[in-house]
Amino acid sequence: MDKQLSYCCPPVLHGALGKRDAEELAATLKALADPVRLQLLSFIAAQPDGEACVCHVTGPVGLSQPTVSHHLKLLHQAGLLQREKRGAWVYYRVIAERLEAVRSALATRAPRAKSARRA
Amino acid sequence: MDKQLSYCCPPVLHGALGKRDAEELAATLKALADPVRLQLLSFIAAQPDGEACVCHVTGPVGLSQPTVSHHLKLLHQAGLLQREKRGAWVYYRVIAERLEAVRSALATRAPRAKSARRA
DNA sequence: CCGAGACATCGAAAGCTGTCAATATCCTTC
DNA sequence: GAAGGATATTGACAGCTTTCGATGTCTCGG
Repeated sequence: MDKQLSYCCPPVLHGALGKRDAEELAATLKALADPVRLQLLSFIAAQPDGEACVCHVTGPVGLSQPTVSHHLKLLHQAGLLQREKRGAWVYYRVIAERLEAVRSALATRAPRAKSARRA
Repeated sequence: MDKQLSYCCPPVLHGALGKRDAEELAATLKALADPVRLQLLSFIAAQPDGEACVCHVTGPVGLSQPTVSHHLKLLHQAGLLQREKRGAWVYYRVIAERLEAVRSALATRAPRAKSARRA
């Protein structure tokens, strides 16, 4: 399940995707494709320190602690959240490179002969 | 369900996402989060003309015609595929702007400077 | 060592999803 | 207009997801 952090799959629109690649990208997208998990991601990323512990996010999403824990686990397994235990608390942090990898995989073929605006 | 083509939601990582926005982005991501649908998208986009009819894609994905039709419908409803009927055939084409909108929504604290094309 | 708090796991219920065969609908051709 | 082919819809079924309450595990403070 854990491949390279900054790699996900070949871009979707640069040629027919193989079954294996499609499954892998779909797995990551599936982790993202839930409103609660999107809220969790954005909430964590919006914190001043870019991190949050479970007790901190349970309130905002309005779900039970086991349910939030479950969603965080899925995001962690998808490589989108970093998990760090500090004492009795567990802090989660968004792994930006992973999200960037997903974005790259969804990149549209260069629309025109424009300048690539990559840095 | 059908909002503007080139808009999807506020970016995930630019602040805590509202419930409504999260649900909307999740709905689009859910359409993408399936290996068969990713293959369909990439296959269609990889065609010389950038389009394909149903009979053309049924073989490559190896599923029954109704199943493929079902997936294409979901992608169409999510605004990711354009549907055009020509005679007895139906041609699908990837809506690149929509995919770009999803990418923007997943942007990591990216440089804004994009024009909001909303009225 | 004990109690309390934070988080994870388990087990179960309700709902959603992907798939197919059968069937309906629409278009072309004869 | 009848036949045949291309898509869409329907109905059904298996499997997965989301959610919760109950419970387990770990850590800190005393």
